[in-house]
Formats: sequence, C-alpha cells, structure tokens
Amino acid sequence: MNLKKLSSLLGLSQTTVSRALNGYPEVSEATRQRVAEFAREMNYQPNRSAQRLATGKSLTIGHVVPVADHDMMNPHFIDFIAGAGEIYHRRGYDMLISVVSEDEQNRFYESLHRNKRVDGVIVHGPTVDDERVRLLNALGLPFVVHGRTKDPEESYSWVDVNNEEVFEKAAEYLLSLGHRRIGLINGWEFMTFAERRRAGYERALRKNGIKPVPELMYSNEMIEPNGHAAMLALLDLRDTPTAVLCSSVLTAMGAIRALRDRGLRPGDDVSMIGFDDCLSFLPSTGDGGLLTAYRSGIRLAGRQCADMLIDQIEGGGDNASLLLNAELSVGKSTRPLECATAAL
Amino acid sequence: MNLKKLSSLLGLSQTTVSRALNGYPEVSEATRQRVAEFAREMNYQPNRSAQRLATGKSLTIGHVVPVADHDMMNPHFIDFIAGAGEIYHRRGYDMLISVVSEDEQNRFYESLHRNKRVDGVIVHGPTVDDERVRLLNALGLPFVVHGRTKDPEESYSWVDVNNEEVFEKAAEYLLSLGHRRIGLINGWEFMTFAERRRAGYERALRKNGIKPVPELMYSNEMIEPNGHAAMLALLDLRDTPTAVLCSSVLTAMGAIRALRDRGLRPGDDVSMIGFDDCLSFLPSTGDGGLLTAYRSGIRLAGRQCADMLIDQIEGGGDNASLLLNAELSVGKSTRPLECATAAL
DNA sequence: TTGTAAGCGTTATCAA
DNA sequence: TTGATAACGCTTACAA
Repeated sequence: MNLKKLSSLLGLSQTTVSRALNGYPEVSEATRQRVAEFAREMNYQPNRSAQRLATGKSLTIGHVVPVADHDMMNPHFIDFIAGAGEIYHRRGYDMLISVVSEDEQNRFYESLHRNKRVDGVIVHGPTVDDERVRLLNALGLPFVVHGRTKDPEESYSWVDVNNEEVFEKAAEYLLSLGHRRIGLINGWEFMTFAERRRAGYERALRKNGIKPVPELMYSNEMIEPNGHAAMLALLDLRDTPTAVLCSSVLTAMGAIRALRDRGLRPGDDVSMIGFDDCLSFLPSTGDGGLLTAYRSGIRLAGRQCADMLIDQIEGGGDNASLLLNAELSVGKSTRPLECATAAL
Repeated sequence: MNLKKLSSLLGLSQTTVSRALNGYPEVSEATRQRVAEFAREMNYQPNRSAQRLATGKSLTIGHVVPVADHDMMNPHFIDFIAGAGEIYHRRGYDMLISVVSEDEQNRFYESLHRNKRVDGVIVHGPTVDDERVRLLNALGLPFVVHGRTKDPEESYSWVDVNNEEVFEKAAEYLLSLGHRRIGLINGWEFMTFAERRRAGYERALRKNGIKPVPELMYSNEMIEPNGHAAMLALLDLRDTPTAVLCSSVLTAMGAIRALRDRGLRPGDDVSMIGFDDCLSFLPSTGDGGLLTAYRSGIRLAGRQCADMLIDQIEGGGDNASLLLNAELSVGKSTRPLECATAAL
C-alpha cells in the first residue's frame, strides 16, 4: 500500500492525503479524519526511503564506534545507547550504529555525510585533542560530543560530567578522613575525561600541601583486570596508599579483588572511592552500598545528547552544552584513617 | 555532487556512470577507470535514500530491543552488536537499533517492515514460546534468531549455543569431582537458553541418581546482585550445596562475593562453574583464570547471525541454523569434593 | 558499449 | 481547501 493507491482509493489527490497525514493546517478537519482513519485501516505506512529522498532529511542519527576499541564498545556504551535510543524513538529518529576500524573512521564520517545517511552524529569518547571535532565542523555535519576536548576554544555542542570537580571533591573527602597517601586508578589519559579527573585529584592534593607522585597514579583502559593489576602494584609499594580513587566501577571491582587477594578489606584496610555510571548489572554502589562512589547516570547523558542533537538539527540551531553533576554517595568502602587497621 | 552533475561533467549518461560505479559488466574498461577516478576525485558518494528507493532494498538490518528489559540491554548485547556490526560494515549494510517499549514491540516490527526501513532483523533473547517468530514469519520479513524457541516445529533461521549439552557436561564435571549437592543459579527460565540449561543440569543429576530439588535452583535476571542474593540463599539452606553452576559470569561474580561475605572461598569451600560469554571488561575466566567456565564468544555469534541473515536476504534463501559449541576451561574455582574444606 | 526514459514513493511548489 | 505537476537522485528496462 502506497500513497498513490491510498489516495486513489480515497478519491483524493496524493497531495491532500500527504498533507492530511503530516498534519498540515490547510486540510479540512473532515478529510483529515477520513484520511487518517482509512490509512490506519489499510495499514498504510509511508516508505521511509521515499520520504528521505523527498525531504532531504534522513531522520537518522549516527554513532560510529571503532571496532577494536574496548574503551568504547564497553558496558557504558550500551547504557548510553539505551538512553539515546529512547529519545530517538520518541522523536521519530532512527539510530544507525556503525562498527568501523580505527583507520577508516574519518573516511566513514565523510561517507555518512555525503551519502546523506545521517542528519547528525554523536561523538563518543573524545580525546584531549580530537580530530573528529575538526572534521565534523569542516563537513558541516551536526554533532554532539559526549564529553569534551581539551581546547576550550573549539566550538561544538557537548554533554559532559563535572569530572574535574568530582575528582577534586572525592580526593578532598578522603583527605578530610585523614588520608594523605591516596592512589589514583584512572582511565587512559589521552581521553579528556581522564585527564580532567587527574587534574581534579592533583589539585585537591596540592591544595592540601601534598605533592602528587607518579608512583600512585595509574592510567589504563578501565576494565576489571586493569584495576586488579593497578591495585596489586600499589600494594607492592614500599609506602602503600591508605586510600584509592578509581575512575570506574569496573576498575574499582578489580581493585577490591586485589585487596582481597592480599587479605585486605576495602574500607577497613584501604578506603576506596569509585566513579560509577550506574551500570545496572553490577552491585549497587552508593548510600549503604558496597562502594562509596560519585554517581552519574550515563543513560541520562545518552538522553541529553540525543535531545540536544535533534534540537540542533531541527532548530538549525547554535551550539549548546550541558554539564551534568555527579554526586557523592557514601558506601562502606571509605573510612577515616584512624579507624583503619594498620595497613600491612 | 550527484550522479547527474557527475555524469554531465564526464560527458556521459547517468546510466553509464551508474553502471561503471556499480560494477556492471557492459561498461568498457576505459570508461570504468575514468569514471571511478573522477568520482573519487569529486568525492562523489551516491545518495543512499535514492538508492534505496530505486532498488527497493534498504541495505539495513534492524535490531529491536525493549527499553526496560535489562536482560537484553546487557553487556552481552554490546558484544553481539560489535560482532554483527563488523559484518554489516564489511558487506555494505547499515545497522539500525531501535529502543522500543515492550508493548510497542510487535507494532514496531510491522512498521519497520511496512516502512521498508530494514531488509531483515535479528531477534534477540527468544523466549520459550516467542510470538515474534510467528509475527515475522507472517510478515515475511527475513530474520535470524539468536537462540531458539522451544517448539522444534517452528521454522526459522537461528544461531545458538549447545546450552543443554554444556550444562549437562558442566554438572557431570562437578559430579565427577564428587559433588552431589549442586546448586543452579540460572537466568529467567522463560528464556529458552535458560530452560535448556536447566534441562541439561537436571539430566546430569538424574543420570547419576540424584533428584533435582527446587531449593537448589534459582532463576532470575542474570546480574551480579541476583547472583549474590541467590548464593546467600543457598548458603542459608540447612544442607548447603558444595558446588554451584551459574548461567552467567555476572551472577558468578555475585555468587563469589556472597561466598566471601560468609568467609568462604570459591574452589576451596564451594566449587563454582560459570557460563562465560568472554566479556572483555571482566576478569579472565577459564584455563588458569579465576573461574572455571564454559566459554562461547558472543561476538562470534553476532558475526554468524549477521552473515546468515544477509545470505538469506541476498540469496532469497532457505532457513539455516548453526549450533555453536561452548567448551569447558578449568580455572581455580572447581575442586574435588574431598579437597574442599568442610563447608561451614 | 552507450544512451533515453520511465520508474521508485514521497514532499513541495504552484495554481485553482 | 484541494489538485496537478515537478522535483528528490538513483536504478533499470529498453533502444540504439
């Protein structure tokens, strides 16, 4: 069933039927009713390709993910996608996810644009100096970055969490509990979020007269085994940390496993704070939970990015930005220094 | 830049240019070369919507995921997507992911089909009696199921793991170590894979003269906290199990946490086998790893499903099916019964 | 080997 | 308020 048949059956022109279906004002209420009802009855659904061709809009948002990059195809990503997907569905957009090798990536963005396959894209996992931002700006393809680059001059839309502030506050919280030797298990620091987190951590230390030392800072992909390895290394130091800050709930889990391997207990022996994106398949963190953590719903970030991008596409609009606040919720993994068993 | 401009610049007809670009045989090698080069030079990329409209193919595969269903939007899903996405990219298809509420789901499949938005879909997480299979067969929309329904008469294409056999073998392995009281922490048993796993588990017990008892069997969403809760409940039994079979590496992690909460150790006190989909962000399981597990790469399943579906679409082909084998790799979490510390 | 012309199923511009 | 008619950019008979 297509427009032509539908309209001939109705004894109307395609134009009128199309207008009726798309809510144009110049259609009489009577015919609109009749058309709508008949269309439903006939199970008519407009051919999307034809619509796209005629309007020049694809009604599709793209997400390009590098195939080998674990840091992107990670459990956080799926939650983001779930959030964004809700919005796309609600606002009548399709979500196109492309799995592309690292080196084809730029060419692929160009192709998405030239092909007119998407009206815009979401950029995941921005690095400190991300070439995608320049590329997309050059192409004129609307986009929203989940996160930020380092350069404050670059203009683009973004949704991000207050990473620097959060890690500063987290470190300060540990300092307020009396901890002076605090470890950091961070993500890759060519990723902006990780760089910012380290900056916040270091600032808190410095404000308290403590010099950040490299031996307490680890930077790696945020997966459980890396948290485990980093914590083991920290525990092997001559002067071990009494508290550790983790950039992810996954590395925090690994770190806790390392503590247990050494017969230590989180909280009791070493205080731990994780940064949690509220992954639904993991144990609950936060108030009363296992792990003291700053929490920021990544699903929410997905929704916000999607809405912002569509607003931009439809409004032809200016760049926007949104800083989400992560908040601390105290669990069982942090303890004042004096309450802790003498470590080792 | 579009075909019209490109061809007029070349002094050729659209037809010839189109044919040259699409590898039709009736074009002279000389012009093909010339066209190809010029197109590259001009950065020409065909408008996908126009192609789709003209050919009637969308070159798109759909994945419909219910929004509220944690069991689907889970970390396994992302790995599947990564695998499928690789194939789509390689074979020139787009991946459309739709996040839809449970109750719109069927209508959405219809709409995808009527809209001509996809050439086929992958069905995730089939239940024992899955209405989507009937719906899609009725619609005539090509699809491949990742998993199976219960009804062996239903005809459709699928890719699945030997769930029943694997759980039978896993239980037998535990039995061979001397364990007689074996717990099962399963997924939701309206999902076919979980039902099959229980069947395998029960068969192994019965073959060894042991009657499966409900108090040792848990069925729930496969997330860490549920594994934790189930194991706690098992440990609260008057007669606790000496070994436990977990349907997921996530519930296995929760179960291990529960053991630790009670001062017990996996392997030493309670043997554990998990079913692992090789989630890259988790600690390694298998040979020499923490957890004895049956392993089956879910990413591979994604690739297989994608290839099978595209073959079916392009070949106009018959239904196919593929049974993947999971294999046991022994880690540190299983021990002969006599070596175990007397539990509790 | 190349070209002409008719779709594909919409939307959008005019005119009535 | 409605209707012809021309795009939209490609593919594909059919002709040459």
